[in-house]
Amino acid sequence: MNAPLPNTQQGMRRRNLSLVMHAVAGHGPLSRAGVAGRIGLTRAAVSSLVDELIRGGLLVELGREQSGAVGRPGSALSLSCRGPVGIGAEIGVDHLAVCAVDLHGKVRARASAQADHRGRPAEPVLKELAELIRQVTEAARAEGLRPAGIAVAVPGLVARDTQTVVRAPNLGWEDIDLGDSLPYGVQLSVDNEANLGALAELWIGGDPAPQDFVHVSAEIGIGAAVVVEGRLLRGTHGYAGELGHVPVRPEGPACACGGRGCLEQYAGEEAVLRAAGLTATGRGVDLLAARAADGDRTVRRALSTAGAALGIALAGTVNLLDPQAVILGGALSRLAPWLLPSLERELTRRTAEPARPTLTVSRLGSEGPLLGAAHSVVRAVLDDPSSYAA
Amino acid sequence: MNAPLPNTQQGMRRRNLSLVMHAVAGHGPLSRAGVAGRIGLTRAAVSSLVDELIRGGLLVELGREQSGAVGRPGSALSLSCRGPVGIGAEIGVDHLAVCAVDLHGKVRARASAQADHRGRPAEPVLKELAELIRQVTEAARAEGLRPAGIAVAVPGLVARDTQTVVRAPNLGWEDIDLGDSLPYGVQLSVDNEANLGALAELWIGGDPAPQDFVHVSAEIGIGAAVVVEGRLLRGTHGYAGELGHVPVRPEGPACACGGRGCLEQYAGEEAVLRAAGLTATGRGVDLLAARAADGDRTVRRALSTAGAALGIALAGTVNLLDPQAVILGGALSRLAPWLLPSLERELTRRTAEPARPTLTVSRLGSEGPLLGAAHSVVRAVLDDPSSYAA
DNA sequence: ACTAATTTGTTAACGGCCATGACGAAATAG
DNA sequence: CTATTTCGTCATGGCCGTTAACAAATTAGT
Repeated sequence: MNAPLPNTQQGMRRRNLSLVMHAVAGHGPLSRAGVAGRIGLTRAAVSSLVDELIRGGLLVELGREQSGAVGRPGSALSLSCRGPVGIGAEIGVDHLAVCAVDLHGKVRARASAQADHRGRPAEPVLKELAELIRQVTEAARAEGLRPAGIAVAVPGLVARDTQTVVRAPNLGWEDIDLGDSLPYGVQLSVDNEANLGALAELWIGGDPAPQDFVHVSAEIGIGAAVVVEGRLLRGTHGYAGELGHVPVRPEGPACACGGRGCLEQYAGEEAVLRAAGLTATGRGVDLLAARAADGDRTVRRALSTAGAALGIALAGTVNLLDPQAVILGGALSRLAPWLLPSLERELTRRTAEPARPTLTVSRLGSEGPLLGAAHSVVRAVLDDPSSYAA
Repeated sequence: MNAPLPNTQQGMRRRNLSLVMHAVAGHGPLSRAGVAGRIGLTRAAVSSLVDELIRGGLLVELGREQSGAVGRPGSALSLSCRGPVGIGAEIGVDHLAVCAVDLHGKVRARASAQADHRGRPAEPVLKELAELIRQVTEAARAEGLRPAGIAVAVPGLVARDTQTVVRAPNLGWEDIDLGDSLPYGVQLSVDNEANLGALAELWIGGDPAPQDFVHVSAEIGIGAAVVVEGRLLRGTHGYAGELGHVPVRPEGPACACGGRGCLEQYAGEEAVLRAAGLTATGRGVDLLAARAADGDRTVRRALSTAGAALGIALAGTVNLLDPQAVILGGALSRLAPWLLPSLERELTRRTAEPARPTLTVSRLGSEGPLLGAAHSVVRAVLDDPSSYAA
């Protein structure tokens, strides 16, 4: 959660402030005594920490708890709904979206715009995004909220710990530094949309949210984000999660990556459209979902084949990682009804019973990356509250 | 490294003691000032920590450093070679082995015994192991060393954080609690041999040791241990690493697991022996290595086929995890010369260049699990030295 | 050979932070 | 209305890293 703080008393203090924030965030309104019991400190110590957090505008006191239990009731503490907000932004191939999420995880403001960004240069797109961010920031400020940071989800590869988009094939971007074009007074972070979608699943996906899962999405190619012990696995070079190029049939059709029979050759958008005998004008997913819903047999068969291929690739993944859950997110969640039967059949056949994960469809759907971006800022506040005190 | 210590002053102290130990362990003899600079504390604080560790018999002062640099020379600190030792033990299908490793990582005593344990009941085997442990413990004590714990590597599944072997198919054991039969006065831990082999690779495998890698071994089936950011990925149920049942050809031969075309059907010992036209009397690996070294074409072809299948399965793994390295360990390291060419060909073809891991053969070979077991105890000492002070 | 400069390790005063224990406050149980 | 329980606060104390000063031990320069 927050390892790299120095092992000094100040570092300890900061970690403890973070523990209090996480306790209150994760377990509803809580009294000082409740927090103390949960994080293993004394009431006196927690009182001091809470005072500091209240002064910093991060916690608020709601008033007496009425629990009905014997003894003096505690004073309920809650995250401030007037404190910092995380600004999340998403650059999609056909839209822009921005939202503001408060410490409770509630969306407090949002704005979006439709436009086809395929092949458009980055500059005007980023100018438009900056305008949306300005609007949302204004709206948030009008409600007494303080933007604590901006996180941007992009459909492409982002160099680790930078603000640079190395390559976004669907946008046609290469080496674009978003820090140059979005120069705000707050922290700016940039990450891949599939990663942020998976993190959204981790943070706000379910109840209880799984801590070890594989999140499959298909926006650009087929990506799988792997979360282990509540941490996103990014890979040495940041390329982890390339499920699309896992071999399904070693002698299958040649793939652009140089291999043969990669998953993308069976379950990629292009391959599925071809198998369905369709050519997409706009978003292929929309077309496939519409036709499948209409009962088109060829389309349904194509989706079933894709689901089987996904199941084979995921069977390998599950055997290797033994995750708690497999979650279909992003565009796949819309096609889930027709993918799932064959997917589940293959997955079940090829995995041993005790290690079989639950197979679910994301509740967040296409909202995942945007919410994940905003929440990543909120998490940063919870992880180191002293840096974000008023 | 050591997260679960409480965030109190005592917890901070313990973490700092651990930081000092790790600094000295990882970066040779070091002065107090050197340690201070490395871990970010002041010289005064480090002095106090070092005093405590010296009093506890964990560190020793070697005398003046002669670096040639200007200024007063520091006093070189080193891990004690008379302090605690980790006792590692290994239960193999055809042997038992025990060793003692000191804080420097040096093997200070060892003992082993050959015997076929297939289908033999657990009790006599454990009795014999206990005798070997007694011998090694004696020998260590004779050198002024204190056993700090015993770790046992077993060829089977071990329930998380217990001393119970759930299932060891090659031994024919089920639900054996080693704590019942090895009742020593020190901490006893039990883990799977493939896991410990991978951890050995992490701790003493290379220079620098990779922090993100996949370690493939083939003692029981084909297992892959995944290490991410220096931590072993065990999986939700402890079943992670079942590389043997990753699908290679979805319509391939049926596998005992219920799937088809699993890697084991191509690269498992049984499958390779069959393809080579051999029947093993003793250890199949020995036979294969001998024949291949003799130049037997059929055997070499069988190994080449197995290597290709391994390459396909590993290509999926690499695409998913983007590890820094892939390491062939255990029995595979002996067959590496004949597996590698085809393995590397498939792996290279099916992975993108920037994410391509280095492919290496374990230096530790079949010693990995035993050394890993002993080192796991040593690591425990480094991670929380105050618990092991004299 | 002698001085200046540099670095090490120790010491004492200081300050931050959590634990301890006592206390008043606010509820329930009888 | 009293006893009991729990909550939040306060004063005290102890632990621990920091700061700053100092003696010790070496090299660099003249």
